[in-house]
Amino acid sequence: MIDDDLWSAVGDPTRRRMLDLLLADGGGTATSLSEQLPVTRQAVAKHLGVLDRVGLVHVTPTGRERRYEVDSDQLARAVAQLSAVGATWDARLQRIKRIAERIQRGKSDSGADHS
Amino acid sequence: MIDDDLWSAVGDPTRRRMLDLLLADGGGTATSLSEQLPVTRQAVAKHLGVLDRVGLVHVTPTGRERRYEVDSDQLARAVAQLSAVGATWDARLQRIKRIAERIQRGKSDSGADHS
DNA sequence: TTATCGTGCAACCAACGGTTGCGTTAGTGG
DNA sequence: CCACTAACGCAACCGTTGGTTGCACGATAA
Repeated sequence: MIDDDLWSAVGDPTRRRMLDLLLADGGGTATSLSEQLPVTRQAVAKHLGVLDRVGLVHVTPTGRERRYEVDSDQLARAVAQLSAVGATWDARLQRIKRIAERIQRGKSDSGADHS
Repeated sequence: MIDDDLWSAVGDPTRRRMLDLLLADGGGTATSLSEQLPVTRQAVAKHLGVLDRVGLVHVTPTGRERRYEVDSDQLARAVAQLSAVGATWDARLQRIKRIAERIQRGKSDSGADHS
């Protein structure tokens, strides 16, 4: 149901920043990204490898540069998963809230469905 | 702007599963959770420590048990942050899509603002 | 009191994010 | 053509973290 690979790819704060930068600048290289981040080029390169492996970016080698760009479709998919998890938890929180209110009113509601 | 502690707490797949279970069962102990997860009690205990540290759960020691429950407010805050990041990326993706369409129509739009 | 259940603490291991150092390749200029 | 520089990849190393096993300790049940 949940693609843990996508999640953990997006779970790292540095990788989120990288996606932000790639989106803002319309692409970039390991070197260009490392200049805007508090980590070395090598660290950025490893992260780009991770992002590439899960399809969130794709690379175009041109001369001595390797330009990376965000894959819009895949990122949209990741966003959808974030929203999905958020929606699930939101729903459960609201259900719990309703039950709590019902109990407050003295109606103990022992037969609630759960799952 | 983004609370990285909350993010990374929720970023771990096992911790997400734990939150799911705690929400579904209305609370639980390290032992009860470990029975429904593919990890040992000690691993669960460590995760509960992390979740407790960022305020996503709170504990009630009763006898020889330590019962954990989800903190609804804090989880709601985490959900809000997920949505916020999702919304940001969504907006950028749509902006890029619009620009791409504009270029397709031959209107090169070199003066678009970015950031 | 003795046995058992739930915890906590400590040591250890593998994976990961990060760094430094070095070798390689593609452009650039004398 | 040859030297130099820029961007890159690879490898070794370190600290943190998710996970395990083993053990000792307090609370309950027999």
